[in-house]
Amino acid sequence: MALKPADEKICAVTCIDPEKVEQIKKRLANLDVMVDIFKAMGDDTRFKLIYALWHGELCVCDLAQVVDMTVAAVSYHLRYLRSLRLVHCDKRGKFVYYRLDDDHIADLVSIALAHSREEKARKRS
Amino acid sequence: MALKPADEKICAVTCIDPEKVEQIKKRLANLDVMVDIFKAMGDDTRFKLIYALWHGELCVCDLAQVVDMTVAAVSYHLRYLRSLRLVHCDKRGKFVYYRLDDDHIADLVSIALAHSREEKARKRS
DNA sequence: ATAATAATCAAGCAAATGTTTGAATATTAT
DNA sequence: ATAATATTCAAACATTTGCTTGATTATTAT
Repeated sequence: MALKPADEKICAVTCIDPEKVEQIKKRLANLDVMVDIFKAMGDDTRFKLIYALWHGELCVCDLAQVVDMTVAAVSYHLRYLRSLRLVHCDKRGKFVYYRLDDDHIADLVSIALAHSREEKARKRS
Repeated sequence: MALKPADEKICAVTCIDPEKVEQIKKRLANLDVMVDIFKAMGDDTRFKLIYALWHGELCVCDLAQVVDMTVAAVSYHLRYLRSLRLVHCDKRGKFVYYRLDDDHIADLVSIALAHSREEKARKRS
């Protein structure tokens, strides 16, 4: 579909390095999985849950206590994290126990923790 | 402030391992910096920007081309990322060039990339 | 069986957040 | 100076998203 002159003008945004831009645009596909992970970890409640599970396995009611929130709210977030395979659960009797599903997740927490500590040190000085 | 019997009943949520919960709750302070990083990286547009800058320095108009978005929208997100020190900019002439500000950010991208590739491989099998 | 408890689910509400739009600032070119 | 370009900014709008509430399922205990 050919563009009218007027549209061409509007779309003709300036671009310093068109080749570089094209090259990077090609690499910009399938980032969804990565974005989803960060989105999942970028919520206060969910990160608390992940950080808690980073220390070891916990059941839903204990997690609710840890984050000071309704069991329903926690369950909502755990389902979210489960759907992305960030956490894994197994039921034993009445209780459902959760833990981190992947070493990469633990690694992300570790790096973020290192960054956080350096930021704090920087602010102090 | 003392609780009425009725409230006490409501608040008396079950808890499997109260000691463990208390122990973890103590470690749950000052997670803000970490959450902010993940929140920043957990948006489609912002992650694209970060991923683009992961490959090297770029100016605003080129970034806008890369993510197929208004310069204004890109500028909005760059300010966001700047405020958290995820990116750093310097102005040369008319142009403002951006790049990642911290090695930790590049590391987070690397790990997420590794995770993403493994997930894809898993789905194929 | 009946009651009690753990967890999930679905609908609705409230708050947070990303994008658009148009204007403002700053630098370069004529 | 004046015009053109790169970037930022602020207000308004639309969407997304997290939490509450009440009901449902599943397991254990009596």
